[in-house]
Amino acid sequence: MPAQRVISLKNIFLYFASHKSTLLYGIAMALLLLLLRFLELRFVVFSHAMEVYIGFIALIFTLLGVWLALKLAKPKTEMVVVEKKIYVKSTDNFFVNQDAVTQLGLSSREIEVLQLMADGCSNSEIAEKLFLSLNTIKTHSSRLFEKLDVKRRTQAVEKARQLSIIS
Amino acid sequence: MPAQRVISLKNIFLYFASHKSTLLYGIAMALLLLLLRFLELRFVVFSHAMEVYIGFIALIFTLLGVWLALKLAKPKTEMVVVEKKIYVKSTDNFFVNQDAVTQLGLSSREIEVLQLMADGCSNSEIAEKLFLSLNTIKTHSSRLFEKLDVKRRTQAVEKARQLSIIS
DNA sequence: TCGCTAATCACCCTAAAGTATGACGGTTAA
DNA sequence: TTAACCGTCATACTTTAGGGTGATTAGCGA
Repeated sequence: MPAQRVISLKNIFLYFASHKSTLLYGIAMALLLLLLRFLELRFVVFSHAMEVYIGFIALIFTLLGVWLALKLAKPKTEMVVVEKKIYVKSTDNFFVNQDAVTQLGLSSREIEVLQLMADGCSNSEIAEKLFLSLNTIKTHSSRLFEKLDVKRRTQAVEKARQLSIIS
Repeated sequence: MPAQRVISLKNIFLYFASHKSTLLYGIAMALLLLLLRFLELRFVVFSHAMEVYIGFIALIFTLLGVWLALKLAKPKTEMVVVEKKIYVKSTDNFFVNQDAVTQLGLSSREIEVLQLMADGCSNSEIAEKLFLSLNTIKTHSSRLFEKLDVKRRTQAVEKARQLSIIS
């Protein structure tokens, strides 16, 4: 720090702020001595031991104040919001895309067949489950492929899944 | 507070902790007076004005200590972590279930074939894309069905999707 | 009543999928 | 150095899927 620098209250403050832990006691003592010298003008003469005693009192109570403040200060609560991603199977919150169904002109029977296809059933298994002939299932699946503009059942399942026609 | 309650240091502390802002100055003054009465025994007789003066000093420096501590101490921050649940479709951010892959003993080539199957490719298309023979793809798919314990490619795709082996 | 459509079924044929078996070169772990 | 895979390919065969065509029945609306 330059010698010609003005020792203003602000400078003391700034210096204090950066070295507060080491300068705390020193500054408390300096303030004490200043106060004592000011008070000597209007009170009786103090003995040297008296000054030390009062300085001791001031120091002790300054430390007490610091300790109390640090001990009892309310901690600021800082809310930290952590986003917890929950992976949901698309089957859990599934709604049929009715627009796509009407747009493609899919009948209810065709969608039934499509769903069973997606479950991995063969045509004969679908026929059994729906109590229909194998040929009927073939007809349905053929129409399905036409309407979905695909060539294979695996493509149909893939496309239907993308369009949210099936889960 | 009941009258017969023991005024212990602990009780003072507890009461202080709950009313600290209002009792701070009061307790500082009480401590000061106690200290003064104790010190009267070993120092010269104090005038009444002197006691008031020293009490004033103690009070001022206590307040100074509190002020300094509050002003310069780093504010205590208490991290409160709040979990915010976000529901995400599992298709959006997909990670391969490596456990299932190793448990089933699926090779890397088999998984490639499986992925292309799920995309709706035929065996010959898969063969073209991977620069392999159709027979090789058939072999891979047969092993795949064995390992996945399924009978058809549609079932394989369905099971692989459930096990998060493919997207 | 007529026309349209969904739903059902049948037959024939081809393409694709799937099964069974064997073979060969390469890597890797016991 | 075996044994156990992996990856590749092949042949032969069976099953399933899919295309094409046609037919019947039932319902629905103009």
